[in-house]
Amino acid sequence: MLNNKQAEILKALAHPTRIELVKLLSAGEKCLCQVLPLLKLEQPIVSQHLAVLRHAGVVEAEKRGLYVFYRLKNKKFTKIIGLIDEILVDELKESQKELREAVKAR
Amino acid sequence: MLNNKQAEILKALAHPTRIELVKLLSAGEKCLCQVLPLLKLEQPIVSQHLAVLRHAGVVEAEKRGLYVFYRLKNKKFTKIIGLIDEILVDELKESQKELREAVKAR
DNA sequence: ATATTATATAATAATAAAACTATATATGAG
DNA sequence: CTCATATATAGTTTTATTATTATATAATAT
Repeated sequence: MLNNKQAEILKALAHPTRIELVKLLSAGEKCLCQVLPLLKLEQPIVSQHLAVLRHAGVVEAEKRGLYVFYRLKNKKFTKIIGLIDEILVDELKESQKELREAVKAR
Repeated sequence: MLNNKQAEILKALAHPTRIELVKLLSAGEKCLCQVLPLLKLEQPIVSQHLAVLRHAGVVEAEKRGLYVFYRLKNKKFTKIIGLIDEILVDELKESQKELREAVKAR
């Protein structure tokens, strides 16, 4: 069907923990052991979420010694998450504007 | 939790039909009756998908006479879908490059 | 070889999303 | 008022995600 691959990518991004992982990896590659203490979640859960991102082609993994380092495969993923954040800011501004106008109209 | 609202938006976008709806509405508002023949899906299914987009704040609806017109609430949704398409193009280019290099190395 | 640490995977149970079908509502026409 | 048309919603079944727990693998150190 149309847009199937697009939906796969968006589905991979569409989870609070995985969004946080993309944000963390936007600053550069990190191993699981580095993101683990930041997320305060169980190790298997974070491994699973990284696996979802890996299967969707959002991140790639490289094993170096005991550690597995993850990095974003495309900077555009950072852009997408940034746009989502911006949209929420826009919504906030919009609802503030409406509030102000409601007060003025009183 | 962190990134919950971001995930809600991405989840709303993460479906082939809803991606198509965003693409169609990127050209300007349309009523359900206009997108219906383009999608070749049952009316209740398209109504449901539009409801998902509406609840997530991706689109807004306006009833005019018998018709309900839908429009994107933010142009950034168009940008996001555009970036996803670009990422798929990037992936294609990358795999073509790898193929060429594999042939050359033979 | 054994133990330790980092990470991945498998199995299960709980929860959420999807499609499908039937039905409801609302507007305008006759 | 009754009918036709556009759209929305409810109920149900199917399917997909998620968290949880337990276990496996792989690299290094002793």
